[in-house]
Amino acid sequence: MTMARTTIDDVAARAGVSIKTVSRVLNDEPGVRLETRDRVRLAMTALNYHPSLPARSLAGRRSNLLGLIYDDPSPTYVFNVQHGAMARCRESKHRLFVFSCKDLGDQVVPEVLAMAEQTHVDGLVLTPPLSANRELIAALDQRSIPFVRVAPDAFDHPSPRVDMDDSAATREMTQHLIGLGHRSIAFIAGHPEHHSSQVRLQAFRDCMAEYGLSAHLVEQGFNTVPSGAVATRRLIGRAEPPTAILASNSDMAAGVILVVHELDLDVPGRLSVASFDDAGISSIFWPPVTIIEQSGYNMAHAATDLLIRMVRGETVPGTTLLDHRLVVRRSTGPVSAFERDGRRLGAA
Amino acid sequence: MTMARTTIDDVAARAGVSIKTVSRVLNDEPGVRLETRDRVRLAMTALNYHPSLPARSLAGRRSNLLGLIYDDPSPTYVFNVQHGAMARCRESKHRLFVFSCKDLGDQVVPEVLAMAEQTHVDGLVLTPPLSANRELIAALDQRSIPFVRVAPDAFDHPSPRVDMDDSAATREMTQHLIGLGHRSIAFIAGHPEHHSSQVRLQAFRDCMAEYGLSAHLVEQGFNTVPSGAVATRRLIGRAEPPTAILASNSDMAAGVILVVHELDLDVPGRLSVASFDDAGISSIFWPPVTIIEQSGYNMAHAATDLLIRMVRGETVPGTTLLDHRLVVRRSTGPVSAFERDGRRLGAA
DNA sequence: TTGTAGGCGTTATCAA
DNA sequence: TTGATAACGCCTACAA
Repeated sequence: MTMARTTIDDVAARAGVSIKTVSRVLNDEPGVRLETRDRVRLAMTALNYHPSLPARSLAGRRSNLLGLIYDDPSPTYVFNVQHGAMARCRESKHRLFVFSCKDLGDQVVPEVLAMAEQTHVDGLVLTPPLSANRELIAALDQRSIPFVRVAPDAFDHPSPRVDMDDSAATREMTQHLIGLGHRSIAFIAGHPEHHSSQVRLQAFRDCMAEYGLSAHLVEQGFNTVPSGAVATRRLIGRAEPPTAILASNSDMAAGVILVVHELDLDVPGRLSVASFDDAGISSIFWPPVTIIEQSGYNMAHAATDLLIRMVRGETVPGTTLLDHRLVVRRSTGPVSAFERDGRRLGAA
Repeated sequence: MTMARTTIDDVAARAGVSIKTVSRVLNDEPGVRLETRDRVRLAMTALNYHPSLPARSLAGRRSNLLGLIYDDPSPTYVFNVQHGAMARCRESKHRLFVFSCKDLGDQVVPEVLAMAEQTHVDGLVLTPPLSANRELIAALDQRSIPFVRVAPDAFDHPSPRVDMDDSAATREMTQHLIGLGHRSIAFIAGHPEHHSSQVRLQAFRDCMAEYGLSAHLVEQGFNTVPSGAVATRRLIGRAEPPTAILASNSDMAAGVILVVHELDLDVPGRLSVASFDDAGISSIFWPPVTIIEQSGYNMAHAATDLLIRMVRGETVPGTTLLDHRLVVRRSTGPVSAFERDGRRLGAA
């Protein structure tokens, strides 16, 4: 009843060669006469042949299957990352196995290992926060499963990582705000256990200091919407509230925006709002928020590229820093005359 | 150098049985003495054995691999659906291969077929709009690849589908608005080529008629944020603008909210806003929007469950209707005295 | 430049 | 209730 699958034998028969030759063509191996190669290719398309991934995995040293694992709560981030990785896979006939660690709790490590062993993936792309999961990384090391880390909290490890220049980006954004005349700039710091949080915070402080400004308006957040909202309420409630708030990630920025609406604050008239857009989510905020855009898509694409090259045995750079981009939107504007004259939001 | 994979032979040796017996235990086949079964299980855990998916795919009639394909632009929807399907897979040791058709253009059908053949998936879960792709469905039929459709635009096909009762849901929401005193209710219709759009529109009209109300305030949208915004501007610009707007999907609702902020409209004082939350996205709107919640997670879970049962050879229902839920939030409220007295938004 | 034989780790078939 | 052996579709090693 079921149609028999088109196999390498069918192709070989039609092309009048042995299966080994077909295999060579399939894997772009040298040592096949051009004419033969063409004939085989023709037979493949004519028969609509698609080599069996399982068969290749089983027989070969490589499976051409890569794994992408994530445990991020942000749909947009996951979406972007997934597509970046998929796009790179498509470029070289690789396949991507997407694996979510959501709600896996302390089973993350065994589950990932089980997945990797069962599926025979050639390697893994780890996205944050998994890219900074020491336990997981140790386990992968132990089984010598190749992997590339995306935006990991920096801890030394020989595996390649793809990241953005958090320090330069923070500096750029801070300068943007200072350039608009802001002097009283607040920073909502990211989750204290994330390394990038610390890098951003430090860069913010350094930049402010460089311009002779005080960086005392810092609130601790936890990369969540509520924590951003809480921090904002605290900041607004101060005797001398800020004229600008820079949130260390986009979920916290969502929290800022929430409070902005709650208190009906004029943005950017009285308060400028800026953030990093880790999640690619900021486009749906109102007003549109000025961001440092870091493309999850690009990062994942780059990481997947590295992984593929690693698996091929190439040597790849330990750190790949991707460009970021300051996207100015309507949430940031010049500090108002009202503010400049020394009066404050809280006094309004 | 590379550690040899733990195989069925290792387990068999350790348990003192043949590999066939291990295989039987693995597949929950009958005809193994309880004591033997336990011994094998013990050996499996002791050796941390994970059967090779490729090997099983190659040898067996089934791969225990299911495919989820999507081409939806909404990250949240994809995220939810993905997790629903993954969760169901986890329940029965299945694996999910996620495949995006984004940007594939007219290559969708060949790419999906290639994927299915290469990966040896046992079947596919089709999410909208692919669940209504006639070409694709015909191709899958032809290769007799089992599939389940999620929320397809209704067209007759023997394959199982999982859906919600759009008609009842629309009715419920319309009644909610009418109950709040609204008489002038606008409807932003969804993409004309989506069947559910038509069902919702029809249900809206029927419900309005039933209460003796006119359903002339209908704008055509296209399930996108901009189209929702455009439609809203048109509605607000009318001589007699509505006191409530019901958007046929959540992206268009985002467009409504955008315009609400743009024009600084009082919600729900002057305008109530409601929508369907196909994308599970409405929680981040401000103000929070009253929605009909249809869970992509549940739909995918149910669809995957059906698929698994199909593959097992069980007979499954042709249509599975899932519950929906009216979630009332602050974007809808009683029509104001101002409005009730016959004056209108546009005259304000 | 091309082909032959063996094996990857599992399930299917048939036998004991 | 259990086991031996042949596939599954491909790649690796080696040979021609």
